[in-house]
Amino acid sequence: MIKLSRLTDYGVVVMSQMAQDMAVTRTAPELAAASGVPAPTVAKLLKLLVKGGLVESWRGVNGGYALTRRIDEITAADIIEALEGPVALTACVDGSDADCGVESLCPMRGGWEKVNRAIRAALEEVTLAELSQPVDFLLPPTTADANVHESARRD
Amino acid sequence: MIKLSRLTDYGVVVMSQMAQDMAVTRTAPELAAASGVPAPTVAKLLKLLVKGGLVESWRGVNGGYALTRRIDEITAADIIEALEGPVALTACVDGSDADCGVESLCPMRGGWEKVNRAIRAALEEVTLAELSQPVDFLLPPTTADANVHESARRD
DNA sequence: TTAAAGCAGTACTAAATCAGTTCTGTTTTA
DNA sequence: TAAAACAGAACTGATTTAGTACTGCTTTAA
Repeated sequence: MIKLSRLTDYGVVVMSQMAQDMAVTRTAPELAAASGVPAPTVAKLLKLLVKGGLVESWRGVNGGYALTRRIDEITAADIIEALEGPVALTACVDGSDADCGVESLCPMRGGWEKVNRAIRAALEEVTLAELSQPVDFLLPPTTADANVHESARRD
Repeated sequence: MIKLSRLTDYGVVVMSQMAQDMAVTRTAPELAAASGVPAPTVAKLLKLLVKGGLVESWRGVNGGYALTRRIDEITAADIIEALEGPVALTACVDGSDADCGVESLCPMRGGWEKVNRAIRAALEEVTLAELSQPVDFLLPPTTADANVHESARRD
């Protein structure tokens, strides 16, 4: 089982929200309310997306966030890379001292490398536009999705 | 960053050992010594591989383990599936009660599904033979790899 | 028939990771 | 100058996973 962090999942939800009107900047609490993701988490998320170049930010009174590119120009690989680091099967496990710059110590890195390339290619072919498509019409009458996180807001 | 568990990494190492002579059954401690992976971990690993159908086991005095297929007939997808469960980007996060059989509750599952298929295809194209190839000639004189785990053996 | 070798299965513990939170600082506008 | 909003770092609690230990079952051989 290959695991995708929850942050990445939320990232797609929040960015989909932003995509609805690219010209408008939205504040972090605003996006949190609209997406149902806990506000502090959205803030954290947006900072990572800014650092990754997928989102622009403006400070000050009328500040906020906006996408830097159209949603069909943002790939799954971009998002994962921004939120979780480089796209790769990280089995370089040591954690001791060397962070595996020494490939010669890793017995089968060469083999997994082929897998990595294939996965990266797969991720680069899926755009945010495709990821965020089937949102509304699948939701049942219960607004469970939007309410689950509501209890965790501050203020 | 997509994460591959350490167990899977070890799995490739141990299976590569077994591949050296398919006709011979090897015991768990034997494979542990040969691969440098901690013995209890090898035992755990082999049980999972048996359950996954990649390895056969025989009990009793001359018991042991052996591969059920040739290494060029075992794919990365097979190994990952046996050791970590179904190959998929699991972002189905709830953990509450339903284990996400209810797809309609998951806003963007449809989108990730395309990514999943692409990744699975990529994993099915890489065989154990390829994964286990560059083992020996890369290792430096220091036997760090084989010794790291030696201190953790029992008896 | 009995003892030993070896696998099967389960349960437990410790460590690493990650989500979520909080706080302090900086920038911008009114 | 005050308020709105982002920037960044640090902390905490929960989850996951690696690693270990133990008990039981199966097979062979004496």
